[in-house]
Amino acid sequence: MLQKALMGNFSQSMDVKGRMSFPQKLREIIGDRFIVTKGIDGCLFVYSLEDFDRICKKLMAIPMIRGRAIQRNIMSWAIEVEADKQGRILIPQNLREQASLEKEIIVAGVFDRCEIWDKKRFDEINSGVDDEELMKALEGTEL
Amino acid sequence: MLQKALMGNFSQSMDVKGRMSFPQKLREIIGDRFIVTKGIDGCLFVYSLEDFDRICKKLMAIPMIRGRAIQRNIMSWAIEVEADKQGRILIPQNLREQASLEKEIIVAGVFDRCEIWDKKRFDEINSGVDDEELMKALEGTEL
DNA sequence: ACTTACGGTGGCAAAAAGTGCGAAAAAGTG
DNA sequence: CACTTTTTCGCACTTTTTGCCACCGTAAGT
Repeated sequence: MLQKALMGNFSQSMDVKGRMSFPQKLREIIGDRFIVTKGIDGCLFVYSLEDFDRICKKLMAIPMIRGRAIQRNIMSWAIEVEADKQGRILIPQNLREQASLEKEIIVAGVFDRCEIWDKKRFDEINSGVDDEELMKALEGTEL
Repeated sequence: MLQKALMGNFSQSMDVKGRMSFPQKLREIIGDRFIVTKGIDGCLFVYSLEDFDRICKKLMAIPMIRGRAIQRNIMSWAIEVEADKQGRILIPQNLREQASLEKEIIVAGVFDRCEIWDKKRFDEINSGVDDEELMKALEGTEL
């Protein structure tokens, strides 16, 4: 389970069929097959099979009466993908819509997951972080 | 029993006679014959023959004095269907009404079952899940 | 018995979605 | 700058999904 942290951001482009090449640097760590699912803030999350398995186990343990909405929400947006010989993956249309992915894409590494963003959104959301918070985090002051 | 978890959501369309093609990706896992029955939250549930068998056994174990309503409810809405050569299944009218299925349909995989939704409802119910819960689930924080 | 309506079948063929491959372009390295 | 690796683009091909139309069997209506 313990592997190198995923980091960096990489700009890729999506072709007309919805395929994008998944950055080599991230594939080295996360592998060639992984799970893509709906994320938060309008991006897609990418988990290794192992990590997603762990999430599934937790989810399955919740009784349906309480957990069905969240179980449905996570599972019904998840797909397993495998990179082809050229390192590309296909993002199905429904997920593309969820994250408003068009042509210019950013893939970011964030510890144990990757995030797939439409470039414009990524820029917007990043500029929303203010310096003060950043300083506190780097200093180790409590947030 | 242990097979790959069903996941993903697929948008299909229902023809005038009530037939819809059942997504190839899900058929690969659940097979070409399965049970469709009334679900919860206004969708239909789809179980593999094996899983439905297990559910039946549990149901039968409930003494009639306590269980007859629930036994009737589940069994009387269940049908066995088989996909035709083109991967289509027929949803009989009574079940179509139960789930208000019209033209645009979503089929979702949720662990051991599929769910058949009218697209509009699916969108509604999904937008009801809030990010906070989603984050907790993904983070592995207890729910 | 002869129509008609209805729910369900089956099959074809076009459209849409997904896959694979080769090579150009771009980025990274020494 | 030459060389390797990674990413992008375009094309051809396969698979899956959809729309359409003809057909079948049952039940109802006259």
